[in-house]
Amino acid sequence: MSRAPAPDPELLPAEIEVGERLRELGLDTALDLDAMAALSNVFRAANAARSQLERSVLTVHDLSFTAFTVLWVLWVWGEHEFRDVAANSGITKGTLTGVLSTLERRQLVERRRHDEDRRRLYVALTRRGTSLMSKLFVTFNRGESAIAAGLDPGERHELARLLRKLQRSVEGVDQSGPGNG
Amino acid sequence: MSRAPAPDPELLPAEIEVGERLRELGLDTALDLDAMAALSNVFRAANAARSQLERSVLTVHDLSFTAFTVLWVLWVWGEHEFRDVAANSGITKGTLTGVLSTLERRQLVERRRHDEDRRRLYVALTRRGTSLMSKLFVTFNRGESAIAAGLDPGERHELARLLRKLQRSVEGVDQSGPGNG
DNA sequence: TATTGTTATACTCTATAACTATA
DNA sequence: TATAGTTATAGAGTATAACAATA
Repeated sequence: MSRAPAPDPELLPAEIEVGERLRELGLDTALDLDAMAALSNVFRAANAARSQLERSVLTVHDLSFTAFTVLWVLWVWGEHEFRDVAANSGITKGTLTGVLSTLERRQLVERRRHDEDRRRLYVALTRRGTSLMSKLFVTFNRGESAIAAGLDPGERHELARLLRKLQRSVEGVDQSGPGNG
Repeated sequence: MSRAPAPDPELLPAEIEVGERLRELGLDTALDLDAMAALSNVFRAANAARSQLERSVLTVHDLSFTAFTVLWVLWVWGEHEFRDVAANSGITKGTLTGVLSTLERRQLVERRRHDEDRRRLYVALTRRGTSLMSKLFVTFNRGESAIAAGLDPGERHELARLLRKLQRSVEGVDQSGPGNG
């Protein structure tokens, strides 16, 4: 007789319940459970970490995660073209226009027209924005450090490596699937 | 003489540039770079995967990622209390009210009052919602499978394991940091 | 008094596409 | 014609708080 195997003690409670339910539905063999486990944990971990950083670091400065990302990009890369800032921040140009308006009102960033091609725009931190980020960058990283504290250095490297591999894999999906295999 | 070390070829282009910039700023020793690498890749991977799944699977059904998550929860766990659905979906009760209204209008879910405690609410898939999810669950998993295709089974397990560990670590942050260490 | 879900307010972020001003 | 950024539109998610119904 085949009994249900004891669930992996590493699994989160929600995952154990999902596994039992899918077995009841007879779907546990029809699905790619490894992919489901990997992806669902990517989403859960990202939500948890993001919420934690918003609460512990960003809310006191009245910054959204996206607004902070834009400031982060400008601080690390320095003055950059509008389109590059949007791309590096992972947002569309329409969203960036709105975010910049908010940040410019608070005098944290400034826009500057390209001298030769007057369609183009440069974006940079103001002195005030630079000053804020000099402190906030470190504070934010301390938050990241606290979150990652449960993983030893080797595990952090491995986690980052696997996530990079996943990102490279996502890039190739449009060509090869799903539904085309 | 100390030269800058050659960047890890595994790193994404953006990470290499960040590393160079932080070295210029003299911050590469003041920061927890391993934590930064791990967390920034969690966020990037989650965004990439989520966007890909929205485009390839959810948009055609006119479902947001959050709405799909709610349907997913109801399909896996069956009829549940409002508050549990919100918690399992990772959204606030205010948001769930709105999502349910949309899904109820499309006759995919239904609300039912608790018999004894009439403040409470049960939420369940309709027959139509169940029918939709029977197909969509598999389609969505095929999308996950395509995304995870770049990782072998061992890597997927290890990725999921490390992300669970990260989530458990996040839960303990409020007590132990940041800024308290 | 406390709790459950709803409603109201106000804001951020999103995608899409029309628009302007340049080139 | 094509490109860069802005604006318009509509929708989804957020926090916060007031609210009605119920306990």
